Amino acid sequence: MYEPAQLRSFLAVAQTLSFTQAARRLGLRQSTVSQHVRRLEDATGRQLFTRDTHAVELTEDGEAMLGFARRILQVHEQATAFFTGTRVRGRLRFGASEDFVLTRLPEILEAFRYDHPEVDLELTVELSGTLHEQLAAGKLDLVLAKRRPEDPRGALVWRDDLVWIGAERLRLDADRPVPLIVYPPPGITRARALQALEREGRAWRIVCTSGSLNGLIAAARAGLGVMAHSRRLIPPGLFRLPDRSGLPGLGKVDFVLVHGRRHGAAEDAANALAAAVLAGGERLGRRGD
Amino acid sequence: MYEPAQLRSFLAVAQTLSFTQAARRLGLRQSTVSQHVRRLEDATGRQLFTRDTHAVELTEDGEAMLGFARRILQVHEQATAFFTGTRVRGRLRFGASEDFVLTRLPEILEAFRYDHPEVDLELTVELSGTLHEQLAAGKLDLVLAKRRPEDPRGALVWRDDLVWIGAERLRLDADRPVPLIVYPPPGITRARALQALEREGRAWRIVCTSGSLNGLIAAARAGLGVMAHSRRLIPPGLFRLPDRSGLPGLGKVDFVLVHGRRHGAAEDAANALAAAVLAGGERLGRRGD
DNA sequence: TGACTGTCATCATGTTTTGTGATATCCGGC
DNA sequence: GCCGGATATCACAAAACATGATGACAGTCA
Repeated sequence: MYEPAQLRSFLAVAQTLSFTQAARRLGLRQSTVSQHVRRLEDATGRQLFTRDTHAVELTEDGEAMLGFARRILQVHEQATAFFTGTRVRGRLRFGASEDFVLTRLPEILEAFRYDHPEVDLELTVELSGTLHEQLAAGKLDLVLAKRRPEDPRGALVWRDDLVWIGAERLRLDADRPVPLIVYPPPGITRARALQALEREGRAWRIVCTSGSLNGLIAAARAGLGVMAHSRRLIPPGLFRLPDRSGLPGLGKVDFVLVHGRRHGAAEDAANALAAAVLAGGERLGRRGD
Repeated sequence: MYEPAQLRSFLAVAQTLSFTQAARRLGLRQSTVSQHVRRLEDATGRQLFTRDTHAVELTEDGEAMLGFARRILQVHEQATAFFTGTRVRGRLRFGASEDFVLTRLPEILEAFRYDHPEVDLELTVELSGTLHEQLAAGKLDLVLAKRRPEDPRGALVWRDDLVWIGAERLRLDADRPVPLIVYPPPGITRARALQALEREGRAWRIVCTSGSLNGLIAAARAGLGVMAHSRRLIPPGLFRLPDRSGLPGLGKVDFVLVHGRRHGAAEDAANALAAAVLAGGERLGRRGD
């Protein structure tokens, strides 16, 4: 018997990889979330997360549960949409960063279109920084993007380690500037990478910039250099650089969902989509294999 | 927030059209089931059943909820199967009456095969009476069929009114014997129909017998006569006879799930399939339109 | 018509479950 | 070795739950 509240907590933890953050997002306390997960673990008889106080990771059973939880909560979403019957309509200008678009977002959007056929959805794919700017300028209603360091707003959807990745046989020479593959400004990952290098006084040069993730990936696959990327979103054909490569740590990235200034029709639609994203969750691509 | 316990109760009521029977099947009390349904109705803000103490019927919203509930509980089933990981295997001889086979059973069986690929499922489709006999003879492990009046065993899966149906333009002459379309013995519906007519001293003659439901349907569509059938299972092209046609009432039919003598491997498989049938529920065909 | 039976809704109640806050425990980094 | 940030545990108060008793109501049978 899997209580939906427990599944919600579980899903949020799986997404944020943090009991504390999950609790914050759900409006619960950390101890509650902890209990929810434990209940599920008791009910299944399996451990769902490995967690040694400083790192939370899904187990294989956890991955399976993720699928079940998502399916159940998705139906809950649909049922709610159906019964509240808020005939959501209007135009919704939604901005998403490319990292997400590549993976689970299509599914979520498809389900959303099915549940709310009367919403005209306009999707903008851009750099996270650009999306935030457009949101501020009132050109978007809802944005799913990396969190800007200085901007605490938004519901945490996904937290991940930012790591260095590159082609399999890539070797770095410690004496030479680090060859970087980055988004153009105002890329948030770009800024993080440069900051990290400069803090260590490490020299760098940019070997590729592209506004398109596929452009960056192509460059990285070709072995032109390294790029900073979410650990759980590593595209096929690229690999995390070993720690001994001597590059500085990059910390974490948060993907957040931010609402624009509310205005009438778009607000309901934005709420509905936000709920779908938060509930439907994101598988977000396979592990870097 | 739809609690699974409430959904289970709701589903059981939708299947049995009875709060009392649902409670019995679930091992709960009637008042509990009543509360469960009311909670759901509160949560959705819609009435899910029309019920005037002597008739329970799904509303349109109830039909919708039925879909949601089934999907959620189905995933629960799958999750349970996955985590208990009881690697169910072995041979399972399952008998089902044709009424069901035509409708939702394929879906349930498909899901079952997916969840328990190592079970060799042998399906027997026969008259309910024959299935009961074969079960008693140890030739079947699990049977889904109409309940025999004298046999109280089995979990109630589906309760329905038995009604007279026939072709659209069928007219009956009150002076002449009722033209009957029936299964051969030991058909349970057959017995019920004959009993009802004889109790009223009404003359009848058999115009068609067939061991196959499709045979009966064909005869009925051709306007050869009337047949007794579950009200909610009326096949397309056939219609319930109006009360003023003067035929006697037929009462209710119960479809039950009965286990055979338990023996080893088949027992786990039978339990799993029984759970799937009870949880996955049956849509059981559209209304007779 | 009037008692009867079977059904569902309601209510008070005792019990269980839930969410919480405080606290213990653990790990990594400084 | 200590501190900061993270999860687990525990006791408790509040909420939710299942229950049995009771009431209302509709058909049934006499």
